[in-house]
Amino acid sequence: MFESMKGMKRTHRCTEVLNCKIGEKITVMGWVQKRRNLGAMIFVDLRDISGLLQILFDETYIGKEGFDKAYTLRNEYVIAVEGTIEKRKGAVNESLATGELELCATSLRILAEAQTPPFPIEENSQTNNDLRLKYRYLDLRRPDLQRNFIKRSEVASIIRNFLIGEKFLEIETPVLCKSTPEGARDYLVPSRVHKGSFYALPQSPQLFKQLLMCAGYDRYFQIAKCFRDEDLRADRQPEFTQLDLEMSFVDEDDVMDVTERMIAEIFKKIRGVDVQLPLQRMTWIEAMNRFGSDKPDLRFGMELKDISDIVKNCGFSVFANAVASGGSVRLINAKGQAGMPRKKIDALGDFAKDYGAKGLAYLAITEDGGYKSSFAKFMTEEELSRIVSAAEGEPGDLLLFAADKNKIVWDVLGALRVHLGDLMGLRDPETFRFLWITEFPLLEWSDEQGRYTAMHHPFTMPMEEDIEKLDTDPGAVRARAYDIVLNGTELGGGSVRIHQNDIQEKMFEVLGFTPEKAQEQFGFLLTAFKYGVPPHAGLAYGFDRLMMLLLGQESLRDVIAFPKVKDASCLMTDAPGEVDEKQLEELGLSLSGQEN
RNA sequence: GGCCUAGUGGCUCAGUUGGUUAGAGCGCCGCCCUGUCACGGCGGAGGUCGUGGGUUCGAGUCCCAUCUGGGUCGCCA
Repeated sequence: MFESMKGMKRTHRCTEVLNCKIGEKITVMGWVQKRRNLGAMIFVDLRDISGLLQILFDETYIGKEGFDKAYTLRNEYVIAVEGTIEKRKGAVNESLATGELELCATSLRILAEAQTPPFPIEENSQTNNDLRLKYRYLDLRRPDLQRNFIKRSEVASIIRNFLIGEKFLEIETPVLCKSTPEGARDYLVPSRVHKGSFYALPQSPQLFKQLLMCAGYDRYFQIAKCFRDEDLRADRQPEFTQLDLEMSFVDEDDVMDVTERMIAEIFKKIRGVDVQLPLQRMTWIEAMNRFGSDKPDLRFGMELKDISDIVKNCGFSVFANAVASGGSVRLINAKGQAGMPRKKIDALGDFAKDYGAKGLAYLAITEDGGYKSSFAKFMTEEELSRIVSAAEGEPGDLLLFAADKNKIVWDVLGALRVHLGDLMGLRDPETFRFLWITEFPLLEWSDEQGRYTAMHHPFTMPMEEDIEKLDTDPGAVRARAYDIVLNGTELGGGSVRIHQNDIQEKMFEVLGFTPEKAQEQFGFLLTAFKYGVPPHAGLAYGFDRLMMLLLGQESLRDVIAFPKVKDASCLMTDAPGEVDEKQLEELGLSLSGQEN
């Protein structure tokens, strides 16, 4: 049965009745959340995006025909109800915003019947991910998800108002772009007109926003869809949204200043959190040395200590050799964890191996001040006491050591530190600790490619005092790049861009581009820069990640309306799918059969 | 591509060293019920134990393969 809503007009959302006078005649429309049939009375909880309102169906007021219709209502039926707002005659429902009121129905229309949903439409769903994603439109009816998307829209609105107030312009850039080999894998789109040629979906609007600077639009922003054909994580989707911005005639301080004020406003308005400005800054090398990570979680200590000097000549060859071959030995102190059972320490060792460690040495300081350790027998008393003192170790502490190349030591202890932070309950979800990481290395050696690659991207300005090292020691050149980090997650990153052609050409040279190759890939940018380009700098925030952290969610799926699953497919639409021969023919494509 | 983990009525789960007819709560269907809101009472339907092999007198349980989620390493300028 489908009744027309003709002649009826919704006057209120469910929770808007709080503004109504008792006895006021109104009309609401929504979904049946729950019906409670008491025989001669039927209660229905009606749900819309605003919340719940109890409807009373009583034959005295709605008549026999209407009451019989109410009798047939089932969960998720879509109904329109006209009636009068009344104070409840029974008990007040404290857990409902509208708990003191109810709508006494005088008229009911069933706008749509509904099958029983395959899982309960309720908060804190316990239902499996795959089922919820297959029926995402039902999952999205749940109030907790609806709140997330209401907040997401609010944040987008705050961002737009803030940036427009700062004289930014919102400008859209293309989705059909040119593929560039640097960086992540591109999603490719075949061209029908140019058979054998492909567009690429943008990994970010990077080049276009730089060209907008060149064109004189001196403050740009965009809430932009970006695409990267890489494997997924809880905090990584192949299709995601960036808040992208770029500014002319500025340096890094200007970019950090304007965006951190924006972040502070968002956290104040959405969470009521006062973010202290300016945000803390830390150089990359300090972050690595103290936290083993370029995105440190500052909500807890457990900092890394370098004990290379103490152990470089010790009798434990693992430590001595690591130092001798140019690496280091560092430790973290897990306070009060000396009693950790051997099995758990072994599990930490396995965890460390995932990050490239060959093993994980440990030293537990027992309550009587003795040591329980995997390596103490190879060390002198003096070496041990210097290590403990470097670690600020006290009875009851557990020291964990990594010895290897610096990169591995950092990775292992950095990951272990966060892991222990979780196990020890040190990562308080109500605390927000921001910081900027600055002075990143410009380049990173890639064993796989046998050349340097850009750590950020090839348009990042080197620090002036390091430019001469581009020829002599490229790995030591620092970049005018900056990341903003919140509670151990990278929220965004940006840089001052190269706007001088000679530096840009040098950069391409270091990256192993021939002048011809650079011209072919980025010629339009290099040419544009010959026509008068202002100094410029910018930044991009991961908008989805920002929402995830802001709302305390554990997965991007909770803040993206129609997310992809692990293999980048969509369980609801079954995308990606095969296409028919005719489509392929038009594109000049043929499939070479199944590969393995 | 590697590793870890989960899959049992519609949903969430239990299921012992392999042993009768695989259970529970919720939901669903029917009847009853005038103040419920986790409504209540009575009755009922509903399961190829993800799939395919194998071991066994006998498999939800053991073995192999595979599919589908989730997490993670690699990867992500």
